[in-house]
Amino acid sequence: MVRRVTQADVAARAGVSRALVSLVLRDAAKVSDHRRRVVLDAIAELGYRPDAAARHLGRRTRTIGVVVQDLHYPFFAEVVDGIQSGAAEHGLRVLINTGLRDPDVERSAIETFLELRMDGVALISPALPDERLVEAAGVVPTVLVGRPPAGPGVDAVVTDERLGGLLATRHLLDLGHRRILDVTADVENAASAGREAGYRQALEEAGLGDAARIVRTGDDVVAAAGSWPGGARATALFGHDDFVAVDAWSRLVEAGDPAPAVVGYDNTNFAGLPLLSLTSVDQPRLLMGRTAVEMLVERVAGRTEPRHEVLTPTLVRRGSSRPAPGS
Amino acid sequence: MVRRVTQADVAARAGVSRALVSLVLRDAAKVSDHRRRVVLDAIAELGYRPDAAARHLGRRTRTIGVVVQDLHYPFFAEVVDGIQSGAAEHGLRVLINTGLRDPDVERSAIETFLELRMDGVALISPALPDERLVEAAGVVPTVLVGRPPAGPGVDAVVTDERLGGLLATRHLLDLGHRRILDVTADVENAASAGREAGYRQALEEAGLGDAARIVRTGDDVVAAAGSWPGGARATALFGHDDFVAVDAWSRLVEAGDPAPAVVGYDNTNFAGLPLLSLTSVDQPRLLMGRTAVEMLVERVAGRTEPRHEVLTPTLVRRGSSRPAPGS
DNA sequence: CTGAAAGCGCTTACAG
DNA sequence: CTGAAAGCGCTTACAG
Repeated sequence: MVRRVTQADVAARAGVSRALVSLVLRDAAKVSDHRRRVVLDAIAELGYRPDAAARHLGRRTRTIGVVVQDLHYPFFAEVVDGIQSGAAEHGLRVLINTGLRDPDVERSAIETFLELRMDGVALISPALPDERLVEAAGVVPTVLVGRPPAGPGVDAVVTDERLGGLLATRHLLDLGHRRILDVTADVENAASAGREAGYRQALEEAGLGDAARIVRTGDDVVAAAGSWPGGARATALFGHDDFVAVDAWSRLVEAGDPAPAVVGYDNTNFAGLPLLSLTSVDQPRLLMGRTAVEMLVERVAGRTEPRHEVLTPTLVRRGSSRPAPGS
Repeated sequence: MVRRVTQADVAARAGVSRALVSLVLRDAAKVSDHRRRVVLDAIAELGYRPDAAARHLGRRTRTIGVVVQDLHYPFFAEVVDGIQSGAAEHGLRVLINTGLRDPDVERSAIETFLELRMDGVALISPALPDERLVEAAGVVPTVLVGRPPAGPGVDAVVTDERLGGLLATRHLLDLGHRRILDVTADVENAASAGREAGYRQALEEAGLGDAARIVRTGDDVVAAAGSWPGGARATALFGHDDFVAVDAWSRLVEAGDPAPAVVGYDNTNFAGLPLLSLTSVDQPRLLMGRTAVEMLVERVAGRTEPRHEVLTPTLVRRGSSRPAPGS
């Protein structure tokens, strides 16, 4: 591949000093127009581009690292969008890595960012235990998105998961449903626990505490849907996320149940497809991403008190908000 | 944030030379067990981690950069999975950036990777014009995924898009359909052109060349579905990708058409949801990603002849393979 | 503006 | 194994 071209090559080509080239590259202010032209021409002719590693050696990299749990679920992509836009406003670059839902991979993704001396690291729904996250936060400003703070040095931006579960379940109750199945995640975490708590709370408020039924998405959802007294079956579903919700809905229909009312979570792009038209709890993902960047920027600027932002979810109603049979 | 800890700190703590620390960090072979322990203990106590920038200054970074057009569409995520797994086998790191479907953003994502001196760059369905891609390939080994080679110096791994269109359309013909609407992408590119060509070819083979109808997903799909002689309406859809397919399907049903037969493209995770059960053309994404890594590795090793790999798509049949009414 | 120099944190080769 | 040194490609401060 073409030989390396360095600042020295540019200086030689332009017939100026190495220092001048460096000046043109940033402080362009105090350089004469003529000199600048000469240098910029040489840069263009040689196709020179600064070596980021050399430039930042021992300094700020002005780059933040984002570790995404999983690239397959569009919700995460939108949080990343928010991070990108926030970063752009602050003149920061963003580099992304994935955890592949595997703590070991996630750990090495974080490690990579630490070795690259990112100015800050945003972890979207990380799977690692708190100790690991606190450890990272001891080395670099760290913010968690979608997971509560792991310790005093760790910032976090989350939404009120309990409220989300509450909104979803109350909505289904308002539609007249009394047998609402909560299909939760396979792996219990703070988010799923919050959503479940909201679900239970809504039922209790309605005097239906006994009617709570929670099943994991990997378990037998069809059987769980028939676990009310006398084998009565669920008429509504609340899913841990949109994918889980649609999957459970599909399985019930396949098993011969009439179409249930369904509420998902995350309001992802496919929830809006008319064919599904899935009611869903919306988290302000863009804002979550942007807030995460703010937090990192503040940390870099010296803030040491922890910050924990709890944003508010909203319910987006669509066609899957079917009233209970007979109501 | 905690002061920087360098190799010198580790050496001091362990009471050895800086060079020894460096040796322990890689060539661990010719270091006595005792010394190694002492050094490793010091590293652990100080929480030292090498500075990737310093380590690679002027050398190979052993990292490849991946620019993903868009993080929201799961197909891309699976290509990235393939890249990750291929990279892992070669001891390479992967860094990801997104183009956000905006050529300017894509350009700066590539620029970032060039400045970071990645050993190679993989561009997944890039939107930039060929010149820009050829330019990048002049600086760093570059491979395109899902887009044909932009020039002699650029490698590429694609699937046979025409064959994909052919498989999809023949399948619908076999089901008895005669009015098959091709819903294509809003932005014409090599992939969409290939799929359309396959669609047309299949119809011509069946002596139905005149029945070809192509509409862009952003246009009025419902109207286009009624554009056969006498206002006869489409009974089947072939979509540019799964999302496009489901969207068009939804719109027809909403407009009062009976459920059409539908074939999507990419066999993404939501195609398998029982509720959609979408027949789809599958591209071997993992293999595509792994092949891309192979190509980069070969380039780094000195290959200069271009390589262009064309992989074979397959059709995955599901419930949306509905027979034509009356057949 | 130039030129010489130090420093960022590492690797590598070499004499001892 | 140590120690001194050069080099990777840049930035920064300084004397002229």
